[in-house]
Amino acid sequence: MKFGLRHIRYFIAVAEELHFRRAAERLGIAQPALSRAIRYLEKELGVDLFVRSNRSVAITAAGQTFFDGCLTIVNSVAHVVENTRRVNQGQIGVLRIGYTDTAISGVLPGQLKAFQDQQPGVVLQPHHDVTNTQLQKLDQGVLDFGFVTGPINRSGYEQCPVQSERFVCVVYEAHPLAARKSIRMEEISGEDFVHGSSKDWQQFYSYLFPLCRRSGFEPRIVQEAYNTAGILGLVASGMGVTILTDNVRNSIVPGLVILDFEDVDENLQTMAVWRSDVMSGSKKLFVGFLRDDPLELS
Amino acid sequence: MKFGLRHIRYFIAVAEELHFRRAAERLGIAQPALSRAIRYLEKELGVDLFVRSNRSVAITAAGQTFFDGCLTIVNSVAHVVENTRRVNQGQIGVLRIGYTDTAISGVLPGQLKAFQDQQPGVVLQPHHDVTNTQLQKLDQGVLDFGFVTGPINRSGYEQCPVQSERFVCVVYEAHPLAARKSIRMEEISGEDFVHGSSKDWQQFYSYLFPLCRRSGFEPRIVQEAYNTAGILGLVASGMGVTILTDNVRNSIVPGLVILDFEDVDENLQTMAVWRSDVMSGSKKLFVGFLRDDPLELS
DNA sequence: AATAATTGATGCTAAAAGGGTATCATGAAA
DNA sequence: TTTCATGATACCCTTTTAGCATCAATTATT
Repeated sequence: MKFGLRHIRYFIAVAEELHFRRAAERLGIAQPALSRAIRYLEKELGVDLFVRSNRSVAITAAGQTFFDGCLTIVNSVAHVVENTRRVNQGQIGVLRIGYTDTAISGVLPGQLKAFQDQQPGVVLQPHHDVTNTQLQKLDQGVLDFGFVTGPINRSGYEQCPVQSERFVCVVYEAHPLAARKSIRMEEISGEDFVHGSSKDWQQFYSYLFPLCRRSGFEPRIVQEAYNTAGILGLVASGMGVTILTDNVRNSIVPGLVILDFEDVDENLQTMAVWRSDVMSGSKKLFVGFLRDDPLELS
Repeated sequence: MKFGLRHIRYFIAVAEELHFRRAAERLGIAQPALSRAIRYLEKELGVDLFVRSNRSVAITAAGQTFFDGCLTIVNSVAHVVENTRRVNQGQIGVLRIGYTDTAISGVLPGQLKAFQDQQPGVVLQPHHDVTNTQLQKLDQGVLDFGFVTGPINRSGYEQCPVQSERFVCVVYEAHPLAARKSIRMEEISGEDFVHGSSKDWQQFYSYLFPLCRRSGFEPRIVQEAYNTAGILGLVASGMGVTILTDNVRNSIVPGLVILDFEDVDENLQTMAVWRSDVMSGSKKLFVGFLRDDPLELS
């Protein structure tokens, strides 16, 4: 098969017009060139595609078969080109996105939905993982984006803040502080603390512990849970108090009271992070989206 | 889209090797030519298909999409070429075949089956029609082959004998001649005859009437039916006798007796006929089959 | 650190493919 | 018969494509 798409396009024109001169006109070439191209095609195939009497052109059965195939081929080519361009521009693609407990209970769902609305051709694959696991998967190329806690400091990565939440104290209704609207950090220095497992909540602790130390105490953790819901459950049952972020207000559990801190100005940052080297079209689009979207403060 | 199949083949080689020199080797061209061809392709598409660092080549997401598409395209092309060649050689195709009552009750079914076994890719479309209708449809190009009664005499047509049957006389059991094995034509000159409708059985009559006249009588037709089964039914009910061909022995009806003629040597010829101008591959194959196949005498 | 080796890109030239104009041969229509 | 329209052919020019030598950049080796 030494013919090209050109021959196929020429052949289609002749097959549709059944007239070499008109077909040549349509193609914007001279008639002899077309005649030769078709002859060449027939020679290559070893098949007579047309029966030319001097006054008319008829297509053979084999020619008809070839014609049908040619239509599917040019369609196929156009389709492939179109798709390739769309993938290049990111309108089609897959984004594997990691998220933390904190991220998913905040603005992330809304952001993903907003992006999905803008780019319906991009498939978003969310993966629930803690910050460290997400960073590992980004290294391995298993994730395209991470939504993690705290600014990270790695070469070859870029990041962008997506969420900033105040810390709050969560106590059970019967607790002495439950009547208050807001408290100071030092007031809970003596409390029993419920919190996330030290391994998975490492990044959160790296925020929290310095805050406690600044107020002069080390939190005494008496119970650990594996996720936010678990922590809130333990607090509600009177095991102790906990420090979480503002967005626990989105998931109200009866029996709990949420108190602001008067003396804590630092917020928990959730960052979108991604490798700056590999940049698919969809990834570029998502980065643009993250940067254009104004930071929503909770 | 100004690129050709050549670019696609080149691209596939590079995408599979991820190495320009090796890909060029595989294609049997020099490396610079390949580099330029791919660059051209990328420019035409407006898409980077590969990321070339000086030491390695990686395919982009868009490139991967294009690659997948390219595989389907070259497959499609190969498939279309293959099919076209097969149609050209007649291994694939449609043959519209007309047949008469007489033909279908004789050797035709066996012949069609034999051809079908040789050429399983050819679709045979049988159409039941009397001789005249078949000839009309052949003129219109609606049929490719006719299996008709008697040699025909038309310019632009070819024909080939496929069946030759002796005439027989069919009488009911109670008939005086029923005890005989064979008779002479003149013995039934006074009988009542049952036969096919004069319009549709015209060709048969053109055989039969001269035979009767040669024996000195004109058959007195008292009842007409539209097909062989109808005729036999009327004979069995004692309406009269009829003259048919030998192959009525294939469809035995109780109450009937079949008698050979002692003095009739002429046979009823069934001919395959076709237009000699339009010759598709399948048609050529079928003609070859008809000519090679020895004439089966019943 | 210096050198060798390998990779894809570039510049130049030759060959091949493709196209245009004029013209021919043929069969249908007038 | 003449005229007309059609596809094929001949000849020449343009564009495309390939090959060769070489470059620039990076990696591997010493």
